Amino acid sequence: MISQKARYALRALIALSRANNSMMIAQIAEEQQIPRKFLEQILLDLKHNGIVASRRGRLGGYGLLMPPDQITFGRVLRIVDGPVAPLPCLSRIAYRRCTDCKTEANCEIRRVFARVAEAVRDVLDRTTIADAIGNGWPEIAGAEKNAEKEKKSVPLQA
Amino acid sequence: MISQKARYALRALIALSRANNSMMIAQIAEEQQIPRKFLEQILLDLKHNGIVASRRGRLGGYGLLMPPDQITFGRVLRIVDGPVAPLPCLSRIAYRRCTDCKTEANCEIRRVFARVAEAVRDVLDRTTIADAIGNGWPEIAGAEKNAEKEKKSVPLQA
DNA sequence: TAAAACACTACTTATTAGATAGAGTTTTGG
DNA sequence: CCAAAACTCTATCTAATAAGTAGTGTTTTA
Repeated sequence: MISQKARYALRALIALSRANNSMMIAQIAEEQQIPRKFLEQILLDLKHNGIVASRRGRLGGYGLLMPPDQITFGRVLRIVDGPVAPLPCLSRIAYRRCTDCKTEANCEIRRVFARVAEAVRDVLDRTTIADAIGNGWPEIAGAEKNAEKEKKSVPLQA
Repeated sequence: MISQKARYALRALIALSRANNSMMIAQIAEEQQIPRKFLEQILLDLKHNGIVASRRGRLGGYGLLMPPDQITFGRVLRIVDGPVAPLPCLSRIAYRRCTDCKTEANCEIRRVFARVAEAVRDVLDRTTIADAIGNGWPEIAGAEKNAEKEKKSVPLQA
């Protein structure tokens, strides 16, 4: 099971992608029904990991640091939940040998779960936020809408 | 990540399959380096779920209730760890609606993880203990060895 | 009939999930 | 220039879960 936190993170990123503009924490929190202070931490974490950028002060807010079709589910999950692998000894970002199994190469359990891990990565590392919402970025059809919003948009800071 | 408990369960079942005979808890615990009292609980749980059978008293022990090629990883994991699905709303054994998402049918996150769930089940529900150890049961080649052991073997109780 | 083995239930302890709280730092409208 | 608005950071809290321990009860058989 993925954590609630990871789901919040994904929902926030989807919201930001749809908005096609920066949004304030409070705005995302209300729209997505996410506890505001919890969302703050999540966004901060995503910022520290180069997914989003922010701006402080009165016209502050968060925005994507890259187009939605470059943000994979796998990357977000690894930031928020840690390893995606079903066993520590199969993790790429946090490999840890299993203390008990003698020789990793012929561990029956590892062999089976290696196939699970591969299947999971096959989906998570190939599916982006853009795939999830069903379009790329920037929205080509929304050119006029974008132009209108650009007046109000302010540069964000990584 | 799957739990340590699930790994112990799988290892115990692999040991029982290899032994091709009933084993005492203490025997499995020592061989597999599993805390004995913890293993007791696990085996009891597997017994309550029809995977293994036991016999009490002096010549007691545990044995498989079905051939290893009929015990899938998925079944064991669901008994020991609960749902295999990445989201409650994708679980077959413990479905729970996500409180927050309005309409399940067009939840972007659910759509993506449905593909993950399918991929995971594809491996876990098709892979058996026999697959993991690389042979079926009973061992056709071990006919004489089996006959020898049959003298000592005692019927187990489901 | 007592020792050996499983059966059951309750407890413990450490970690994690899911928040909440609050003080600090930037930014900007007036 | 300053106060309100918004992000930043760190600490704390509570409930649940993971992983294991403990102890008493029940069954079997040498």
